[in-house]
Amino acid sequence: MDEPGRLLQARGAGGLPPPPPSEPGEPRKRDLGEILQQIMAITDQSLDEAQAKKHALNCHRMKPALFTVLCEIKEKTGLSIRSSQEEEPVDPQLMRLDNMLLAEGVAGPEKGGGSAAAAAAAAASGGVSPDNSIEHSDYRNKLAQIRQIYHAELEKYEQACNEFTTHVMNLLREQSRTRPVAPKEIERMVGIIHRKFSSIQMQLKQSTCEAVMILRSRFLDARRKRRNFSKQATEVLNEYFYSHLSNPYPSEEAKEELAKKCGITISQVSNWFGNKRIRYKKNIGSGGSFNLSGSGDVFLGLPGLNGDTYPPAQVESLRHSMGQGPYGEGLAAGQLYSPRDMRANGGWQEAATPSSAMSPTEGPGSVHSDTSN
DNA sequence: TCTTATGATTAATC
DNA sequence: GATTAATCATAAGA
Repeated sequence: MDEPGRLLQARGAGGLPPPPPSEPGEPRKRDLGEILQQIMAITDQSLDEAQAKKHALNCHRMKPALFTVLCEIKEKTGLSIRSSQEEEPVDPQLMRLDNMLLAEGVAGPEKGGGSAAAAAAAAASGGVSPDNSIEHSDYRNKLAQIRQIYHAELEKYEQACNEFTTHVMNLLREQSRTRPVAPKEIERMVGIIHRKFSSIQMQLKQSTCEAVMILRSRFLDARRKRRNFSKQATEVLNEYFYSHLSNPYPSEEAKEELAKKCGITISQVSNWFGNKRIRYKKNIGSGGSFNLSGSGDVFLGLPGLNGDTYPPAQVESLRHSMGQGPYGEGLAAGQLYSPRDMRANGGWQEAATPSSAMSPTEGPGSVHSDTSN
């Protein structure tokens, strides 16, 4: 081990005699062997000694050739295997996160993302509340905050990644003076660093997605709060209900039409009719709130045109609307709803229901669609 | 604060 | 899948 070292030292650090003309064969092999020995020996020496040898080695005429050979060997062995493993497909999880962030308007260009998402959320929940613009702006603001934090963090990560990459590259370049470092190795190192940072980025994306989901669910929960329909919407629904009292089951088309008119969803229309039917029936059944305050009404107990008895509720509605409004006519001409029948069989269809009737308590334009339980 | 009205949800039924 | 009936949760009014 010492011998080659001494040989090199004998030639002098920096003061090497002109190298013998490079010949193929034995002398060259010996030369390479010597250099290798010296490199190995450096680890066993003190820093000062090593430093001196390093310099000597750096100036050795064979160094570039040796490094090239060593780089080639390195590439052919470990690196080639590793590099083939490194070509991983794009992580589907990362893709999902990216897509979600894009869809939510957190990543990508700012396109009023918050409002778009808020609008989508509103559409999904189906509610048209009077203060939804406030909720939208609230959602927008929160989303903008998330977006801001996300981008700031992302920028920080990218900056740190770049700094670290540059640092490592410089280090490797520096090291390449004393050990064989192939460009591919540097590339691989950069790749490793980028992967490490992208895994951190993935965490950032994940937590951003979570934040958006929480915000979204909160927003939707808030929207799920009961909001009374607008006066006009209730009017439209009541109008339909009382004008189809004999069969208050709107078809899909009718529901669609009503939903459009009222600015609510079809399922809200269904809900409304479900509630309306049951509550109307209940109240008719109990008679309670529909009872006329003034007894001895001329209509009370009168047989209907179809032979049914006018219920107090119907009488009340008659009082309100006979001869006026869109349904007065129908009421006057048509049959009247019989609560007795409904009580008897509990079903709407089976009950002798009129084709047209008024609200028991109020006109079709009434804001209050039904009465309390 | 209490009561009532009303939109939504849920389980059962058809 | 639509509807009923019961119930919940909350807005609105007294």
